[in-house]
Amino acid sequence: MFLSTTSNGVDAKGRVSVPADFRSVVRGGPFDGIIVWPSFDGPYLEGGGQALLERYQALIEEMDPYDEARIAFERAIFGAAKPLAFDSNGRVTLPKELIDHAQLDGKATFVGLGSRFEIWSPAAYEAHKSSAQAFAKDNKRSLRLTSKPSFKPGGAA
Amino acid sequence: MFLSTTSNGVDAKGRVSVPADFRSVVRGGPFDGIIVWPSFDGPYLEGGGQALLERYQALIEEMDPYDEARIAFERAIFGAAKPLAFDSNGRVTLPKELIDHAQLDGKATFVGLGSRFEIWSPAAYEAHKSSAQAFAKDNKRSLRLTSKPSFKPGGAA
DNA sequence: TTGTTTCCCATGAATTCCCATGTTATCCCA
DNA sequence: TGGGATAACATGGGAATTCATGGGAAACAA
Repeated sequence: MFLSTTSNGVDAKGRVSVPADFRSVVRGGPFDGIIVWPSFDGPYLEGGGQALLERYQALIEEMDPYDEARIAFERAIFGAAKPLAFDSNGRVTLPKELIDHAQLDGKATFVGLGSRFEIWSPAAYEAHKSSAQAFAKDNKRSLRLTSKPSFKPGGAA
Repeated sequence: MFLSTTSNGVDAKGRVSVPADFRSVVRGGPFDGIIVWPSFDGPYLEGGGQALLERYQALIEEMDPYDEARIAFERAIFGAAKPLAFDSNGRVTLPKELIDHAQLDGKATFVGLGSRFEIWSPAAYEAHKSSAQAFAKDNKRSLRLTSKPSFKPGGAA
């Protein structure tokens, strides 16, 4: 599970250390690295392990073969996704087009979102974080975060 | 189940002993430690075992992958949550941003809330407790209406 | 060649691990 | 029931390891 937020440096070669916690999530999977693509929603990147892409593929294959939305998703995600292998120190090299899309300038903020993560420029993320927090605070009841979760007797919490 | 209230010291390294009762709740789970995040309601922390986060994740995954509300929740919860592993003595190290958020100054009060718990600075908790008790007293009738206890007298857990 | 990319090693800092100690709670037996 | 032994717990400090990061050499492409 990808959790927490970490900022690491991006050097002149485009290299950035993937947070160790994130590495351990994908370790042991079919591909020793991460898969990253530009968000079509804003100036940031989305990423995950290969298992995440396979789940997306399963979702997309439930759509009609020539559904316009399907083709758009295929192009936006699979067409743009880059597999980035870890080097021996746990870094990946971000291609220039990804650095440009996220407007990274020497720093990259990794945001864990459970099954996937995002990569932001620190300044852009700070701006979005406050609005996400405000939204979550105002709407937490809709998630039933405050009501009691359905207990499974004996299950560890 | 997380029960009762305990105060422990926070040392210069940010280490704090998790109450033994709390540790035994998560022991045997998928992650030998706790997951803690800042409350978006006030200067305190919320936490639980990994199973708690997975319940939240299950709720969130019922939403569409690119639903704006979903992404806001993901950022506010998963992005801020820190997995804190136990050391061999049952302590965790609180990152600086969590210590700052809860304004912990050498002491931390763990408050068990059943499926999750909170971490407060002792002074802030004392103040909160009295107002919470007053609120509960004023609203005890509404508690009866919204909560249908699935109590089985004598049942397990 | 020239520029780009990949791999490997070095380094400082931060984090984690391990051992030691005092105190409290629990157990056992008389 | 009382007292002593034993185990569990919270806490402190120091050592060892991991982590992030910088630089450079070797492989590759143009």
